[in-house]
Amino acid sequence: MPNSAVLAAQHNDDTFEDIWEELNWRGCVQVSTDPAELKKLLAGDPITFYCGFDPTAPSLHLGNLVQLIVMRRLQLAGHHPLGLVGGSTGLIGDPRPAAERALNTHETVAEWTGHLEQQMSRFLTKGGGNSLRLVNNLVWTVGLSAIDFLREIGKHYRVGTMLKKDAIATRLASDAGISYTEFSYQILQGFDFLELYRSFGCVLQTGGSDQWGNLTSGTDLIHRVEGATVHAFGTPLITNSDGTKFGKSEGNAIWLDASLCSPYRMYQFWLNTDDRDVIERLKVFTFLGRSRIEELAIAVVTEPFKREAQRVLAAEVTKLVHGPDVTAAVIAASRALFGNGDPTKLEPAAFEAALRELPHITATRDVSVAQILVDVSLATSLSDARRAIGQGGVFLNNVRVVGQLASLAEAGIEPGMVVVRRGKKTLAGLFVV
RNA sequence: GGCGAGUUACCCAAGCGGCCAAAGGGAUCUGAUUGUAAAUCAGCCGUCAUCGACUUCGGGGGUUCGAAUCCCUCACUCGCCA
Repeated sequence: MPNSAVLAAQHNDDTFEDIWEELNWRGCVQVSTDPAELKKLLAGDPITFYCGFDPTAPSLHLGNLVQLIVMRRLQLAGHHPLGLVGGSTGLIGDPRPAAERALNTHETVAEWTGHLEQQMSRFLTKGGGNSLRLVNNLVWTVGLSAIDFLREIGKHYRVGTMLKKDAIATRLASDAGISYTEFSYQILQGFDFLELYRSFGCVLQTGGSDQWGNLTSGTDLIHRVEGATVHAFGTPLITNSDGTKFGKSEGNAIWLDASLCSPYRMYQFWLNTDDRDVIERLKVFTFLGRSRIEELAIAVVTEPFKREAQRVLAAEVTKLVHGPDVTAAVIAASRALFGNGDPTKLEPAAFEAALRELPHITATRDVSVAQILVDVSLATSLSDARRAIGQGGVFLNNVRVVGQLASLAEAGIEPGMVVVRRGKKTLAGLFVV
């Protein structure tokens, strides 16, 4: 679902001296090789840069969205983006802090690689002078023998340096240890940068600050092999003020793929952003200009209950990821279904449209309320569902369910449309026949 | 290769023959308050179910009336020494 209209409307804020200043204002730069040089480089003639994504899941998620947006901002500034998918690095896995990754099969990684390529293409423009170009590191590693790899690349790496990288040191200090496979990851990523430098003249790599060791692996390698100075910068890890992890909802990642995370959920996720975080999010995740964001910052202070900043943020990001039409639908659904009024009083067509934005099922009247909660994924098990009902946390058409009812009929539900709610804000649709 | 330590529920972590479905903390979830916010307080927090039953403490095997707890074995991890 290309949303070319959304892409076409994006632009950088020209009140900044240059893109580097804007990126810094937006809080997109945590670490960099050389800020003064990067400023010059990015303000000058177009350069080629790259950012990579490993296929370790079937879809990209909100953490990756930061990178995609940074890429887009650089593209808007006239630079040439290379979108790399880690067809080979995805087979190895970069070291996570806590534990070793389980290896995925070649088939799985290949399938996910395809998904990521498609997703990347939705956030950057193709065609024109600085079109997005997709590259896959499997292309230059698949034919490389272990011996050649060790002779030509490995020789440039000092184990002492490799051990000092945070990602490695953390794992060595943990009780999980680290395999040789994951230990080698940084070399592969360094090799990618070298390869792209040689074939495309790529002189900048961007990524998350947690990738810093891998980013500098490339700049160091190029310096050693080619004698050239190239650059990298890392975006900060996005954190929530309440100490929880950003980008998770009920413990699950927020995926960019609509089949893994519905647009409705995406919208609700952003709508629930903490007051303390919302301005920072607007800066990072939207293309709104500085003056508009400053306006919203004032609104957060003076009229927090209106949640204008959250509404704008949710609408902007949902539009960016899923397009304007879908966004309009989920906003309408949210507006219709929230509040404590009787939803059956709604316009039937509007009510139905709203329910269809939610996870929804069809059921007969003889099914128990607890079973309905499980079927519609509002509860993980019957026990969980009964618990929720027992705690007074389940509502059918905004009427609290009291007691463990054996059937919908017993709950007084007639055939028709029902909004099932768990807690204050988790909704599902139910069509009773 | 040798020696030592370890593997407990989503995560961290106690337990070291029965009182263990398993302390404590965090996360999630629910209620109150509220702005579909935060903070706070309270509750819940293996599964199925009416009391109650069933499965769980790395895998497998054993001892015992009875094991997360003892023994054997396999796998994995960490540390020290070679």
